[in-house]
Amino acid sequence: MEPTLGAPHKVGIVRIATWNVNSIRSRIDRVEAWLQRSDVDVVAIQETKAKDSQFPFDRLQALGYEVAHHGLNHWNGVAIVSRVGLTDVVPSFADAPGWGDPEVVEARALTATCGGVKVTSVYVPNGRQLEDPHMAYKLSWLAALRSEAERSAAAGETAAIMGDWNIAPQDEDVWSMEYYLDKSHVSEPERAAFRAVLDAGFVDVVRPHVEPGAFTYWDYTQLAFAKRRGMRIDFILGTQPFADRVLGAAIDREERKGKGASDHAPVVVELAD
DNA sequence: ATGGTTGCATGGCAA
Repeated sequence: MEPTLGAPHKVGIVRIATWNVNSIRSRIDRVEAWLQRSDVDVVAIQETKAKDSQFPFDRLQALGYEVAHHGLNHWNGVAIVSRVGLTDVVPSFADAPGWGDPEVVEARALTATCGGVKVTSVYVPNGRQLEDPHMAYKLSWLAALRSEAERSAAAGETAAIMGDWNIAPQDEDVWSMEYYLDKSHVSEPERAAFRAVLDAGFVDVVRPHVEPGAFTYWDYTQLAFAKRRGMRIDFILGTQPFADRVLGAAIDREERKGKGASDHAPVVVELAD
């Protein structure tokens, strides 16, 4: 038998992923290594924490990927990496609310078409605390995203909205509901905002393929990863035409291990050709 | 132990 690096691909997307890398510049070696061993066709990346001029396009292009990035400063920043085509790139989305004074629309969403799938990489605002103004911003941002989602689903698009949602939609998506009581990420308004995207015609395509209590994020502090104190807040939501092609999904918690890991693990979905 | 960890404007924030 000849040694192989994964099965040869047919035309179109076979493997698609989302990953909050928590700084592309500090993580580029890890990202490069992960792309090589995970054999993914498309990755939606969040929290690049870089301006376009700082993004290491060449490192990913050298691996055979096209790259689109939307980054305005050292906060937020989203990217899409694809080796099955990358067209119709659109930063942000219609009616996305801004933040600050003067109000600025942050770099939290990016859409492109890759291998026939309309991919949106999202970094949903962190609400911080329930009464913090950031929470109202988060909810209005999600309401605007829902409108986009509804339009996309109604148009019958094969589309996926994937990224760091900063919401744990079910009690099983956090290590302890007691711990998160009265904290952000699990509140009813946040969960309602997440459900509204599902009601608009999107499906959590990963849920059926991972165990209850599977997490995608573990805080850096308090030995949270070792103690398995995490949250599932990174999601791949797809329209029905996308969901119909899903064969399986996994959370790559191996990537959370060791020195230099992001605090989020990649989430990967396998698609039928 | 009011602690602990990362990353960025390397200096207080944000997560």
